[in-house]
Amino acid sequence: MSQVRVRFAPSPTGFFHIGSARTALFNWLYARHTGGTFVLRIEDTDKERNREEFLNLIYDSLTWLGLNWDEGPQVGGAYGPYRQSERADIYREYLARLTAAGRTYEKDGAVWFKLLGERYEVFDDHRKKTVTKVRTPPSVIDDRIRGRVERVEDEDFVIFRSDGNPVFHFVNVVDDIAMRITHVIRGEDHLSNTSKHVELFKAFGAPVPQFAHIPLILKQDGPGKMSKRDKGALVEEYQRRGYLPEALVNFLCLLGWNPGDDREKLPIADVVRLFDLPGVNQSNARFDERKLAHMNMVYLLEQPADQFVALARRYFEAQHPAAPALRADAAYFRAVMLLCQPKIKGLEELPAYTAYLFTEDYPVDPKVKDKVLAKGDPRARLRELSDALAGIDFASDTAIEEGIKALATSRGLGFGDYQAVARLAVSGTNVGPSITGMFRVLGRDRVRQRLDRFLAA
RNA sequence: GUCCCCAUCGUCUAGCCCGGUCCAGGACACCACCCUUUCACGGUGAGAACCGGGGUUCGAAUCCCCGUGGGGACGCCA
Repeated sequence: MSQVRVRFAPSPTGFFHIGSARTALFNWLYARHTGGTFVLRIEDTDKERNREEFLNLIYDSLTWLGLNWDEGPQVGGAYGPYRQSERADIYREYLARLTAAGRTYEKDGAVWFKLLGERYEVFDDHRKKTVTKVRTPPSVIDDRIRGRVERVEDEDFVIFRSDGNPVFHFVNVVDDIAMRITHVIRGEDHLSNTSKHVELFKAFGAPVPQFAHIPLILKQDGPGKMSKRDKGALVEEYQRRGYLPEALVNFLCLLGWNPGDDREKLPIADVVRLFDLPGVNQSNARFDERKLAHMNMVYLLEQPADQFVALARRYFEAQHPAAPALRADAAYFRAVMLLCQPKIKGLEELPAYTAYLFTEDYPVDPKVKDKVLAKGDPRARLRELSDALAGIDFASDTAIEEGIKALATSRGLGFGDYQAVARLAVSGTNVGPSITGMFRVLGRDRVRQRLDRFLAA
């Protein structure tokens, strides 16, 4: 087989969303699986709607996801330029070829592509007007995911607008020819465009690439496919919320594809090895943010310590630059983050989860307070604990645990009888990491100060 | 309206191509219990699906047809 060349061809007219990310991912996977080339091409022929910031967002998002391109903007390549706005000469040249072959005509100032066949008029119910149709044989699409699909393309269509700019169908096909694209992997919403494209390939006398139409991602709730405006649809949202790109990519891989067994969390190298077009599902998939969140937690849990601390710091710096955590001593920051790593489901929980570890001015949850103080004689226990702490070894969690247990036993109580009230006093809440770890990190003096201050209040 | 695609637990899916091993497996979510120092994690368990109808066949989740449902397209957007 000749070298595989695939392309991802986004248009910078809006935020980069999950559906685009998955299309890019599947193209990238196929290129990597086959040892082929992944081309990034920017389809910016609609001058009205293109915005430079969206272009940068495409680069940033792809890079963040780890989907590096072999040819395209920023990296170059033998078939550039890779922005359609810079390829006007090429389009004019291809148009001349079509015109020379008698396959175009002008109408209303636009250039139309002429289908071959007998013409007839018919009233179109949907568009409420009479249109000219052409009797043509069906275009056959040999889709690598869907099998053989036939579709009749029976109307001429515009390839150059009256403003002189080419339209999507034309530039898409011309660039696929010019860039030697062998496999067109794109969303199923393009399946009905494919007959237009096939007719154009044939009119150019160019080989028709293999098509692979991947299923669509449906919005989480309500009907229809996911669009940029839907909840959880934007890639940058997950980036902002501190999701790990590996987790998002892993999750996206599983939307419409699977390794053929029960594995869900799998390294991208394994996916690259196993991925193939016939293995892609044919039915649309609904996006489930909760499963994505779970996948993210799994990845977060197994981050090596150094890595996790670095991720946490970067998250704070990007999203909470004013957080007291960032002003803390680096070793202390590290100790706190590692204490909380096994407890959180996502980095975005970190600021709230660790807040009281970075300030003495933390709020006390009144509901928790009422609940905890209602049991036994909590104040007496805090007093006892504070006193006992003076003589307890703070070197390790187990040492602290032994100390508190010894105290509890001497009073005929359990560890829990001290834990709840101590947690309330030290953190202001009833949620958090292990109390012994919390004590160890805070240190004897700060813990005792907090206990005493709580008692005084 | 026309054309195209699709159809297994609430969700993502395995099984379907090469019919029997499936009273349908896994994961997320949910519920219960266990673990436990709170909250999580984890463990165990429960409930939960082959869209309907016709065929073909000794036998169909698996093959065929028709319905129905879902999705997409029908722009001088991409």
